[in-house]
Amino acid sequence: MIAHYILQPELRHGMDYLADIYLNYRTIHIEELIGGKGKNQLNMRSVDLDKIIEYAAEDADITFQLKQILEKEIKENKLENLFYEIEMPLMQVLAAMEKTGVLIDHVALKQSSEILTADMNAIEKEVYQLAGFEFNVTSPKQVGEVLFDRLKVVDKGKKTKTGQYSTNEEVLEGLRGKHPIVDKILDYRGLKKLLSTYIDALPALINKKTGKVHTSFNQTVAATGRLSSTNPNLQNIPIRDEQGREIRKAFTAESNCVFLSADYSQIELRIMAHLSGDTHMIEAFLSGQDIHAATAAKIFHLPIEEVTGDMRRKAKTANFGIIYGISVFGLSERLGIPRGEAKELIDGYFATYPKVKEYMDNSILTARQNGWVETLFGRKRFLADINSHNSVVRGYAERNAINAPLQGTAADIIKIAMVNIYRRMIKENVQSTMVLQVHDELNFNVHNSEIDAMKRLVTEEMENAIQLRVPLKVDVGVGVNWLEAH
DNA sequence: AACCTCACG
DNA sequence: ACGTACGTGAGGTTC
Repeated sequence: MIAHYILQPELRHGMDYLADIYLNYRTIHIEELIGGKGKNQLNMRSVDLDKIIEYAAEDADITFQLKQILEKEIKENKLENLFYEIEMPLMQVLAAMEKTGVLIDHVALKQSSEILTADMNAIEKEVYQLAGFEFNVTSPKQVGEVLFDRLKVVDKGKKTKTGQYSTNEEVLEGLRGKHPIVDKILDYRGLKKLLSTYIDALPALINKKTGKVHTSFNQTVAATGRLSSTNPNLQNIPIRDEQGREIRKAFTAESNCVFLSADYSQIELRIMAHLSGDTHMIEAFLSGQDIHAATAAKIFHLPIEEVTGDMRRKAKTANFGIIYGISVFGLSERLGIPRGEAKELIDGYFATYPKVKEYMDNSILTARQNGWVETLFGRKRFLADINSHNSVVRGYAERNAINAPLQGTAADIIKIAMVNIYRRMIKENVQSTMVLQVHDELNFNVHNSEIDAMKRLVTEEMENAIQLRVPLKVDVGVGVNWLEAH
C-alpha cells in the first residue's frame, strides 16, 4: 500500500484494486465469505475452512506478486530514498504511537459534559422561544427555512449548490444583529459540536485494558504526504476557542510524567524561502525576525517598529495565502477588504519577494510540462487538470501545484524527524514515549527524570532533520496536559 | 451515500 | 455568469 501511495498518491491502494490494475486479476472479496455489511454479516470464524484457505492464500500470493512489481517501479522512479529511508521506517514509529496511546482525563470530560449539555439545552429552549415554535436546530435545512422563510431575517438567503439555504458560520455571522435568534443558533452549534464530536465521543473510545485512547494513523490517505488520523481523529482537537481549549486540557501525561509538545515554527513559509531562494525572505528568517511583521514592513515600506497591528495581520494573511496559491478573491474575502486593495497587497508582496512570484509561476509551469510537481524529497503529486479548459478546474490544479510541494516537503521533514527521534529514544533507552503527530507538531509523554534530555533530543532532531537555506525553528514546551505544554 | 457544517494544521 | 486559497475526519440530517 505504501509503495503504491508513493507512486500514485491520489489513487486507492487496497489490494483488490491493485490486483485488478497491476495483475488484471479479480480477487475474492470478503463479502463473498461473510456477506454484505449489515446485521446478517457473518464472523470469519463461522466461514467454511475451505473458503478461508482459498481467500487467505490468495492474500499472500497477490501481495507477493504486487511487491515484485511495485519495488521495481519504486526503483525506476527513483523513489527509493523516500520509500526505504522515510516511509518504511516510519511505519514502526506510527505502530508504536498507536500502541502506546494517549491518556485522557475522562472525569474532567464527564464534568464538562454535564455543564455544557445543560447550557446547550437552555439555549435550545431560547431558540424555540425566539422562533415561536420548536424545530431541529441541528438540521441546516430547518435552520435555513426558519431564518429565511418563516422569520424572514433577510429578504434573500444565500443558497448552497443544491438549492438549500446556506446556514454556515460565515453566513450566520453576517446575520448577527438582524435577529437575536442568530446568536443563539451559533452558540448552540458551537456547544453541539464540542459535545458530540469530542466531549461525549472520546471517553467511549478509551480502551478498557490500557485506559488510553489509541488512534489510527493512516499513512496512505493524504495526497500531499501528510498523515491522517481516525477512530478518533486526534489531529483536530480544538484549541482556537476558549471553550474548546478545555478539551485539550483533558489530554494528560501519565503518572510521574509531563506532556511535551514541540512544533515547527512557520515551516511551510521557511520551505517557500528555501525552494524559491528569495533573498529577502531568507534574510528575514536568518535574522530571526517576526516574519509577518517583517513582511508588513517591506510591503508598506516602513521600519519594522512602525508596523501596526492591522498591517501585520494583513501580511500574515498574505503569507498564509501564498502557501495556498493566493488569489485576489481569496485574500479579499479573508481580510474583508475590497478586491482592488487585495490586488495591491499581492502586488506589494511580489515586489517584496520577487522570487516567490517566480517560484509560483515555475511550479505551475512544471506541472503543465510534466503533469506533476514534487517535494524536496521527490514525493510526487499528479495534477491531471492542470491543462483543463475549465478555468475553475484549472485554477484548483494550479493552486495545488503551488501548495503540494510546500505542504508535502513539510510532511517529509517531520517524518524524517520522527524516525530519527524514535531511533534515538531506543538507543538512549528512555522511558518517555511519542504519542501524537499533528502535521507540524510532535507530542510526547515524558518521564519526570527525562524532561531536559527529551526537550534537547526532540528539538535537536526536529531542527536538524534536514539542512535548508534557512534555519528550522522548533518551539517546545511541557505541562501537565496538552494545553499547558503548547 | 450525499450533503452540510465545523474541528484541526 | 460562475466560482475561486491548501490538506484532512466526524457528526448530524436528509434522501
